[in-house]
Amino acid sequence: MLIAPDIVAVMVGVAVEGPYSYRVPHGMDVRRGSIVAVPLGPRLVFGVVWGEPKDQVAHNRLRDIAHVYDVPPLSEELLRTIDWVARYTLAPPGMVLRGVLRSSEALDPEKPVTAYRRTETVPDRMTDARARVLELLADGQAWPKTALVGASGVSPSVIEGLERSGALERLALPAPPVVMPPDPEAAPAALSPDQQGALDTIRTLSADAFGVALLDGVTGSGKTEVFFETVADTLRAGRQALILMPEIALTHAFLDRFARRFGARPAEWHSGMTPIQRARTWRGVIEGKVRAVVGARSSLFLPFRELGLIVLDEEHDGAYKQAEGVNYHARDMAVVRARFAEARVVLASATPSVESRNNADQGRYAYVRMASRFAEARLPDINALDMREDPPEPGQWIAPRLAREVFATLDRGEQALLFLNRRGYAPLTLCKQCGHQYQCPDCSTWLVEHRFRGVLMCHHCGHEQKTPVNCGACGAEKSLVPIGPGIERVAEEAALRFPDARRVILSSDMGSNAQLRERFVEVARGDYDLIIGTQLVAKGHHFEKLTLVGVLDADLGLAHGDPRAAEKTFQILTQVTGRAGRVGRSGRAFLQTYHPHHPVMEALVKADREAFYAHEVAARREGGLPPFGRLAALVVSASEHDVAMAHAKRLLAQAPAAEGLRLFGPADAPLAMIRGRHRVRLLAQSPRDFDLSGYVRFWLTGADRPTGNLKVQVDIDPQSFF
DNA sequence: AGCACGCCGACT
DNA sequence: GTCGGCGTGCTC
Repeated sequence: MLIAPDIVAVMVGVAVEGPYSYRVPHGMDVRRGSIVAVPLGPRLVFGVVWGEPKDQVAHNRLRDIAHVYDVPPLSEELLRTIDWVARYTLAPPGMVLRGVLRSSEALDPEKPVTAYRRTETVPDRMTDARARVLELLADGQAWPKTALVGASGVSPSVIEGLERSGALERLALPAPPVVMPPDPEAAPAALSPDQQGALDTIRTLSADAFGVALLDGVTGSGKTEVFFETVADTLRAGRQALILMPEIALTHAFLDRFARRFGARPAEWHSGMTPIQRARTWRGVIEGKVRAVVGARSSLFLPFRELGLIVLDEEHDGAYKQAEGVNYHARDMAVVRARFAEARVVLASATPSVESRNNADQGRYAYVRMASRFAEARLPDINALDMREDPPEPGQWIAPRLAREVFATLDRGEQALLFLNRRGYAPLTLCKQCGHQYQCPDCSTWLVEHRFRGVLMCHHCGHEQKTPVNCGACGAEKSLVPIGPGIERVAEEAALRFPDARRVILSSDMGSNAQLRERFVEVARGDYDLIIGTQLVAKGHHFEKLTLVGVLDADLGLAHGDPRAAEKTFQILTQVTGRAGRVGRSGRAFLQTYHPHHPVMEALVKADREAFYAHEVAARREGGLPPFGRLAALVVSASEHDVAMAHAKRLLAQAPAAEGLRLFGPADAPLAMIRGRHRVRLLAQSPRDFDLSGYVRFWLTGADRPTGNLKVQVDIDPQSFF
């Protein structure tokens, strides 16, 4: 007689090598993908049935699955994605699984909503409060308790009193859906010929097969309408759609836009959600009730059951790379998941990554280039200001030429933006008596002065101390001087030089998200003349009156030996200079730089993006850097520098030889110490067609295991070299 | 990841 | 004398 296997492999949400075997008790029904609770050591952990056990486990060690959760099993496509991501990033599969099953509340059935309805019974006693409640319920409809309390203004005890008297009956209503289903026909946009052409190209990708399109268009070219129509196609085909955005770009304005197009808000997924919202959304997604999600990076691991489309807006954005725990890049993993799900991917950006551009150029991705919709909106006129020829006064940061441009702009009644991608007042505090530099006690970084808050703080570990009055090293009085500018210092200079302008600082540490949102609304309304901002202002906000952008330190970001430094600088400068002159008004931008002939600056000044790509592609090809080669970083850390270095050297000596593989290091990581741990880095570089993850796994399996407080972290495809 | 077990320092 | 620090090993 054929019986169901009574032993199955279960992937537990724990950092172990692979699935463990568990017995399936009689009468329990599980299959691949079922979400279960299993005993592990002294506790109960969640897990997912992975399939048939691969190895034999002694019967006396086997334990029973404790419980099967009443949710649909994870899709085959997601299980394969988890396996793939684990293999690729060298993370334990259980840790990748944790990214899928993040809220345990989601696994328990949702609590019904308590509601009340009028009965025939008349209450023995009548009060004003009781009368108000009964009046609301006069139509015989059932009201959820919270709604009833809110509408009547009575306390819950009044309602409970009515229930006891028999005038109201209590009902349990099923919880309402998280969001109403989006309607693909609600309000289709009238597309311009350019947009229609873009949509047509995307539609050449079969809707029920894997395919990637790169949607390359400047801000204002109408990319959003195009991918909304692709979302509509997906919904019509009965599949679920995911729109990924960098957390910072996930704004109310975007969600409202979605709601206008589809007649309902999308489900959201980001760090600001409460555990209950999270659980409800997760459940809605796995049950197939939620048809469209707009979310940050981690929403890639939501348990869709019929995923048909992944859109990545701002696909070039560095925020898509997860740097802690499982090191994955959401763009690359989105393509992987879409391949397993036989879904489409739309990558959208005004400044595509070199990786995606190359994939498009090679014909691996469909490529759509969109120009501006607004004939009159021209690209800003960008100029480089050579800081060697026209430097600011000592102690100032705004070059004379830029200051004149700001005056002229303000005189015309237009808005100007001064951009510096550095928070705080000054990046370094120095004692001019003894030369002491304020450093983080736990990191090899300078403490950044935040004058607004009166502290010196480390931007890497969060350490902070009150800004001292006297030097902490020699005790000299009033000897501390700030060195270099941060955004607060630029604001101070602007206050002195443009006292009549209505000024505003936009920086992530100048207030809560709600306050910042309010500031953005005020700027858009024209309440301010001069905006002084960090990175924050570069991201997709429309300021109609803004016609001048001054970048105070265009070279910031080019300095360190990061393989993507040029690309990232080009992207941020393109974005921020693109803020100038959106509709009708021609804008101007000035880049303060010490390297006016750097390829990044020249490409921006000549508005020749293709020249930049060509230069960057050539340089990457030459250096065997991504996407023409692969990189993996091994960061060895320990509380003693020598211990970390010695282990890194040992690892290097134990690295197997391989054709085409090159190893670099060990060298101190650019941030040689973070949170009290010294960090030494090894770098492996290989050709594109080399299994670098497999190589590193093999290497570490055969090498000395780290002992004591030594730690080895692997980062496949490192984005930055910190 | 957790959790227990086990071996060395300071102190209710 | 113990309490507790973390380093090590194990979990079907």
